[in-house]
Amino acid sequence: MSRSNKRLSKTFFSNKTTLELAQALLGKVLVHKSPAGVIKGIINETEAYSQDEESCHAFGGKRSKRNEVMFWRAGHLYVYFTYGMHYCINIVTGEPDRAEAVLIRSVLPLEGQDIMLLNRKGRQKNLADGPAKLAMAYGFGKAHNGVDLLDGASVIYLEDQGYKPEEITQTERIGISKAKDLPWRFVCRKCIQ
DNA sequence: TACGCGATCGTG
DNA sequence: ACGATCGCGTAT
Repeated sequence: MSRSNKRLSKTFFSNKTTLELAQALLGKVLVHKSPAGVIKGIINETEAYSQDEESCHAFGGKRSKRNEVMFWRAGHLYVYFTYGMHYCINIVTGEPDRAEAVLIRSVLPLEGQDIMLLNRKGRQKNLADGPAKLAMAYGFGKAHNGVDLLDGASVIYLEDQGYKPEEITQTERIGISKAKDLPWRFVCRKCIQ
């Protein structure tokens, strides 16, 4: 292949704050080599979360069975279940024992749209433009909680295909009731290669 | 053991 | 604007 599809490794996460990573992840490709086939999408919406603010599942550094993975080394996948029916995914971004993560809210489908379509139960549009839609499209569930994206053998990982976000907008986070004021959401409409 | 509520989505 | 739907955290 003419493009170099670089699998992101530990160095991508080193020396970057969670806020910087939330922006740096825009344009990166989220890959799942699922049983049904390979699924790829370009990340185009993220939100940062930190144990220092109230909206975080691990506010105050409180560990629980649910949020345990948030305290792991950067590069792990934190999958949580919410509203009694939805899964959402985060990429852990903090130092070990510090809960920080980036919620992946949306991707632009790039490969495996046919599988996404099946996973989304035949919905034709808006395949992955929301955190729970994305998780469903990729076939993510509780089984994927704690997966290490930096493990070379992992079926879930990040790739740099050279896509650059065009016009990043920064806004307040969505769907939360606490710490609403923090502008920790990052969106880009397009990514250019 | 009991209760209230969500980092959402799809329909109306 | 609202209902679906249930695991988790917190309180009894």
